[in-house]
Amino acid sequence: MALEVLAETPTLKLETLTIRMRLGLDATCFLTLYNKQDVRLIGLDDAASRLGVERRRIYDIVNVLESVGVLARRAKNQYTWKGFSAIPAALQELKDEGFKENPASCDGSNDSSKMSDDEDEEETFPKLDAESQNDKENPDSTAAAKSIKTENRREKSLALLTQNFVKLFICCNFEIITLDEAAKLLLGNAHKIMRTKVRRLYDIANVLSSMNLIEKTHATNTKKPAFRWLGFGGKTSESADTDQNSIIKEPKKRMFGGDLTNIDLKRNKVGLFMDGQNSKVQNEQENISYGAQTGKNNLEKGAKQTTKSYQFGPFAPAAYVPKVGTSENNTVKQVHNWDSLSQVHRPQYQNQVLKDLFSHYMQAWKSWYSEAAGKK
DNA sequence: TGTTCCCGCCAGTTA
DNA sequence: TAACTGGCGGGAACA
Repeated sequence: MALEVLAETPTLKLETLTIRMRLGLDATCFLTLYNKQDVRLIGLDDAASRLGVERRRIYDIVNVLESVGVLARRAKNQYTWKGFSAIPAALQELKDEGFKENPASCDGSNDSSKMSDDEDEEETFPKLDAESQNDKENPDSTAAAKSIKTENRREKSLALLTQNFVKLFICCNFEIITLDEAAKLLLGNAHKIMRTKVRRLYDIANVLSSMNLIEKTHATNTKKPAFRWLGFGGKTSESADTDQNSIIKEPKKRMFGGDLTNIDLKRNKVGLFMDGQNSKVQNEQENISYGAQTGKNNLEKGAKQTTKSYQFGPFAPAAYVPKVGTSENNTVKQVHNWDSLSQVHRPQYQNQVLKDLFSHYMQAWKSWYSEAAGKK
């Protein structure tokens, strides 16, 4: 399970647990929650309430997961969990489908920049936005128009966009692609469509990232943000995990301090963090911040924290890293300090999965720390 | 100024 | 007809 995976990686910094992209985090939590042997059916309401997220966001996640075979729609409001083991078959299916649609395939194995600015470039897959074309057909027929509208809607769906995005990697051998390149290839160059679809591609990429199917990187030439295909059981540059569970990845962070999931800062509805207690310990630790500072008055401040003020999780600052040669007594004391620190700074997640993640992580870190200190 | 993506409106679909 | 579904784009946060 993902919790154990996290527990086995105590060197993971706390910020990776607390600062990240919301949708990616939601997807991670979703996968963590349901990636269990006894899970067969998933209710959307259940998922939304257990994750403490809006139903709307669950739709985004399940659409992407369904596209790569992890879920299958069973009925209204209900999905069947197929699990990560279904991914290879789904990818193979997409690959076959891709080659069937476009037998000539395409070659993205080279530098993706070669097509980045070419306005006349033909799209690799048929444009998803068929509206303009379809609108010209049978304008008088209501039934036809309705069916065309339905078809348009389907064609614009997040699920189909996900599949075509994945096809760019598995059929076209793109190793790295920027989202605007992907949008151009999939949707053509119309500016308005591009803008909208790139937003959707961000959503998709966040979910795929959280599954470790892709990872965020930079285009080699332009240094623009891009995504690299890792594939099923793919390895990030940082991780060598082979366990299937490791496919649940900590999404990369969006770098602003206060935007924690389920935590009410500006936009969110749920209230949060700490109540200003234990000010003594806090004063000692005032240079350690992850998201919010103590007290109601500081909430806004916390919300406005920048990546500059957001420096460390509670694990990093040198002042609190034990010096080599520290006595065992001190070590125990340190662990206790960490313990109290973790209590003081413990984020007040509404989301049960996050609470569990945090607890497991803290537990793992403490035992790792004791063990490591004991060896010295 | 560009990038990233949260958020929720609202139209289409389904039961 | 109510509830579900999800496309879409405004705009905030950040680089």
